[in-house]
Amino acid sequence: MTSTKEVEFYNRLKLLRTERSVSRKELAEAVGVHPQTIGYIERRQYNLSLSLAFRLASYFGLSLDAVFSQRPFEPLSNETLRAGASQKQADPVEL
Amino acid sequence: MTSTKEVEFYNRLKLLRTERSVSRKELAEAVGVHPQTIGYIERRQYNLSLSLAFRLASYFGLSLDAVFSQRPFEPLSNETLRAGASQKQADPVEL
DNA sequence: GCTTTGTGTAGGGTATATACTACATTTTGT
DNA sequence: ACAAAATGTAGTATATACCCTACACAAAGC
Repeated sequence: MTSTKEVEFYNRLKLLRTERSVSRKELAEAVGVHPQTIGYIERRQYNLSLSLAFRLASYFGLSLDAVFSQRPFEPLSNETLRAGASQKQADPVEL
Repeated sequence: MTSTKEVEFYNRLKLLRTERSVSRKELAEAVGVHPQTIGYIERRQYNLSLSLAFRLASYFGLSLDAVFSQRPFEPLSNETLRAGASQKQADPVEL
């Protein structure tokens, strides 16, 4: 069974960082990885571990699904400013 | 920066499989991994990749957060049968 | 009883997530 | 314009996700 059925996915890391003015270095330290690792994730969309995904989402106080998605994200403004947009806040878990 | 700040998390795989009467072998084939890998995930809660997490969630037609969580899951009955429980169905993405 | 199917455990192999260093380039602040 | 900070790229190294085989045990069906 050598079928490598990988799946592409997208993330909002860069957007979230920009929005909150947090550098890769800061984010990396907060979640306990190397700054380059954040860069890789943002640029190459590489296949990070679920544990790291959780730490990243938690850092921003968001659910996994709010940060990672199999389909490209719409601009945030589209979603947040739309009437009745569902709030997807996760319980803030301390790292 | 050798800090390995791993995070524990839980999943509903075994429950979901049991509920839908799907064996590890079936699930494994559907998401393109070795059956043992499913076993490892269910038992040892080991740190699978986000890509695999997506494939597993998609298989069950659920969001990531419906299948994986940093805090232990309540029994499903508690949540589904509660009044006004928010539906967390994800868009079914074909694998 | 036997056989099948699901599961748990163990050991060895390969690919890749992540670490780390170093340097070039871009952006930001003064 | 200069300095500092933030990025991108490249290369090597290590840990571990995941593969695969094999065997033991339990439950279910014949």
